Amino acid sequence: MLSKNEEDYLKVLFHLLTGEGGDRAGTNQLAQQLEVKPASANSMLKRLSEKKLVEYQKYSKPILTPLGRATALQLIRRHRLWETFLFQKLNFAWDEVHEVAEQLEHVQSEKLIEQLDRFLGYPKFDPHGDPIPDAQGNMAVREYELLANIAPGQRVRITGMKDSSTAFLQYLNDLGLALHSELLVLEHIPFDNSLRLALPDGLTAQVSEKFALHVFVLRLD
Amino acid sequence: MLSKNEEDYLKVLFHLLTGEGGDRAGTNQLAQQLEVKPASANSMLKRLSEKKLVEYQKYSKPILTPLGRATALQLIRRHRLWETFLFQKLNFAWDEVHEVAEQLEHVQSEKLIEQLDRFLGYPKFDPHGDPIPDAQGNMAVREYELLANIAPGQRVRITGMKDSSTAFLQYLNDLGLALHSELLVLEHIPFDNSLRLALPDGLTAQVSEKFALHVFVLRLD
DNA sequence: ATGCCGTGTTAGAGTTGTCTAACAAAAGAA
DNA sequence: TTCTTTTGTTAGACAACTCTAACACGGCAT
Repeated sequence: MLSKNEEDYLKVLFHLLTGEGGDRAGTNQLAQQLEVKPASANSMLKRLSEKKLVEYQKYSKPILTPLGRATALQLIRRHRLWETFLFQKLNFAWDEVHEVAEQLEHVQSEKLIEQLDRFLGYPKFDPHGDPIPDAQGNMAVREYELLANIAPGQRVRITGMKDSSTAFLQYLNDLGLALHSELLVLEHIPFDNSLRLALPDGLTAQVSEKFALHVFVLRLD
Repeated sequence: MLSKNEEDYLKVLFHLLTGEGGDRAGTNQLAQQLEVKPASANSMLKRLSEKKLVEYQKYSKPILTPLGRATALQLIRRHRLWETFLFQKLNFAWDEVHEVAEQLEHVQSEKLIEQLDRFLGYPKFDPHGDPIPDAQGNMAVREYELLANIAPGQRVRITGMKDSSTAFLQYLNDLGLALHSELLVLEHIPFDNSLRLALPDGLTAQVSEKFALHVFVLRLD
């Protein structure tokens, strides 16, 4: 049985190792993500190593053992199921779900998660478009392209967000955009790589390259 | 913000002080309920006293402050709402809900609880028949009589259980009884105060006085 | 190769909560 | 009242974290 803190470290470690820059998973990165000091992260790495969740020897980069990876995937499963529940059933806005799911994911009960999954109709994606692992840890791969790479004239549907920060989600909200929104790329401005978009409500908006690099889309033909 | 442990102590203290033998709320009782040693309960009482949740001076019985009582009622609200959710929506048996609710009740989010309440249709009673406090801490009083006091010939409906131990709930289950079950008292055996009952399934059963003292019922006329 | 600087590690202390063991107070019995 | 038993309290230690401060390693530039 893992403590809440051990679970938190494990999950962050998984995300650091799985995200593109898989080499950025050092003591400092870990500490920064968890908002603790490097010394704390270091001693937790030792503890997770003793519990066979992480392979770690000092001054080297940690990696997850198969057990560690499987455990992390279950945590991600719980987190995303709870997010889906909060969004679909309890009227939470999609930028409010994360914080509460962060607490709910630590509740220990196999049956709870399996029944929650059933209750929600075995969803494949959470409200941010991230795939939900099944009980075996398998998850769908999201079909995606970055909005930044779409040519003018192309119609697309939003399938996910790379960034789930509140600021980003709020901005999306303000634009009237959400998961599954459809939009049309009108123009690509070469000077700063910003885009002009036709929004669902009929209005147009201009968004920065940075924005467009954080939105995943599917081409509609 | 209270820790999980502080919340647990507070809740047990409330139940000890509110249950009939309100004087049985000493250090030892508290420790026994929480499965810790008296020394631990003692130091927690001091901490709760510093936080103005409990009035306590050494060698005297602790009592809850108004703040402590209000806080405990919110915990009970959360617990009973989660029990109701697990029972109604997630197919949990009523003797399985307690343990998981015990974890869920510590999740901190006003909105979560208010939305859960709405989602469940503002239930007044949990699956054991215990009343659910509202956001202000008010709760319905259950109309009840003990099954042990019902005269033969009287038809009654089960409205609650005094004991929520797994053993007791399992026994009820085995008899085919649950909250809202209706039954008829057939005979009262004076020798040991046991009762013969007509059960919903048409069968009869004989139950001990001890059993009958743990079931709350409403007379049906 | 040498030195520097960022990354990583250790030692030692604080907090929350647990325990055991010893002691003090209150309550009940004689 | 006095003795005994129960109940409650304290001191000191340990575990799971956290931190600060000091130190070790390793990569990079000169």
